[in-house]
Amino acid sequence: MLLVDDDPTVAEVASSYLRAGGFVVEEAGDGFAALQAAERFAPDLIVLDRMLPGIDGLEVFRRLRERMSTPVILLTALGSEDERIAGLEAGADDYLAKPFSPRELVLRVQSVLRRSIGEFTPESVLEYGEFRLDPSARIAARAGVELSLTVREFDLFEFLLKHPNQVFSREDLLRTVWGWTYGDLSTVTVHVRRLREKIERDPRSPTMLTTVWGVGYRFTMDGVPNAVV
Amino acid sequence: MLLVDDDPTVAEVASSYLRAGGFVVEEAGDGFAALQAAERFAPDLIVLDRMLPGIDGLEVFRRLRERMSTPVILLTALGSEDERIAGLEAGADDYLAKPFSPRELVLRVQSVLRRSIGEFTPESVLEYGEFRLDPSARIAARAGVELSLTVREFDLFEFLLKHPNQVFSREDLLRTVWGWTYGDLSTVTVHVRRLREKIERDPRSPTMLTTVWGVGYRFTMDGVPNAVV
DNA sequence: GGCATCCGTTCGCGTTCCGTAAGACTTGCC
DNA sequence: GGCAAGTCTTACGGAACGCGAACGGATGCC
Repeated sequence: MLLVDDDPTVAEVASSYLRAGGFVVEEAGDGFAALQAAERFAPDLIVLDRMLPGIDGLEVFRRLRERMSTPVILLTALGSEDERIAGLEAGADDYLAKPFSPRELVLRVQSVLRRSIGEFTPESVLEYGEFRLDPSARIAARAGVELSLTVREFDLFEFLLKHPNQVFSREDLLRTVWGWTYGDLSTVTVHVRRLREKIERDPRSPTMLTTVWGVGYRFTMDGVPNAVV
Repeated sequence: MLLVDDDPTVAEVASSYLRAGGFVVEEAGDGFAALQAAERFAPDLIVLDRMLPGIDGLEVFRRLRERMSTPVILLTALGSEDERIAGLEAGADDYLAKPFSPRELVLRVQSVLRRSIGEFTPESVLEYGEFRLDPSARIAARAGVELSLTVREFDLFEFLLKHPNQVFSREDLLRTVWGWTYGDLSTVTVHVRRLREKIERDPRSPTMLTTVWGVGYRFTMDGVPNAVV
């Protein structure tokens, strides 16, 4: 994947998120470098800022288009609806308005790639202990009984199920699940509490989604062989 | 493959994509040239713009059909919904609304070719729970009783039946069922409502075509084994 | 031409969910 | 025990969301 943005801060944050999402990321700081890199690396996807020094982003986009059919996600400073439409009309595969949440970017990237590979191939179902979680159906169940989780709760639970027996600080969760680089940490606290209310047998004394004092939270299942202990 | 479009920019972008996809592309700029080229090259597929100088695209299509059974993908102008219907009724193999993403075009071309090479058998009848849906006859029925669905409702229902137990955002549906890259999402909302009115026993509290808050819609049948629960 | 159908859009209303703040409680440390 | 920092609990306002109803326009049919 190729990431083109002239702002080093944006580029750094975005690429670190994308790498955390399992992508190999090349970077370019201007239009010329972008074209060269696209030629040399033949990336499977390009994230392109529309405002670039030197050659304009849209112009870069057109030149790319002449040579390859690589999917392109456009980034733009002001998120007016017209620009979005103009971008899509020009043939971009998706569009993201700055400032964007890094998580949003990762989601879009995944979505575009999924689209270009094969439409709607369902994600595999997560099974852990008595829990079953189907990401494509967005259904979570304990012992065959469906849990009605909200969007945030589901995302949080999904993340924890994918990384059991591991401690995450509130900041970690805010970054990965919420996609925020800053924000009120109590947001996490409250959502953890709400999630406990729905998945724990006795929410007052949680056994699975436990607090690691001074550090954060950890999801462990009793009865399930622990990776560490 | 033969590409017929009077707009040089569109033709250039599209054909470069198709060539990148491994296709051999001939081009024609108007109806006469199209008919001549079709005769001479005997392409295995034709991409045909509906709006052409001289002879109208649909007319070209009819004349083509008189002589050969080559698959045809129609390109229609934005928003002209009934053009699309007319096109499909006339026997086009697929349609694509302008402005389209070139990638989308390549995907459709591949899909149509796969279909036409693979088998001539009409699409198989979908059966799911008490529902029966015949895509080629465009007939949907619940428990043997025919449901009078409109074109949109049928398309939507067909897609949902083909992908049960999976959540789709309004955007997903707008892109796949409507073939739009952008547009008013409430269009989907309203059509889901109308479809519910016809397939749900109690449309006020739907049990099959359910809303997943903050995400989208999911079709699940009671009585049919669910993926998770 | 007149009628009916279908489609996309708009607006108001009720509901759900989220983030935050504030106070009570717990834990670790002295 | 007393203190401070960290965590839990509860409550609330606002925002986002989905729904229903209705409208205007386009099209096809008689």
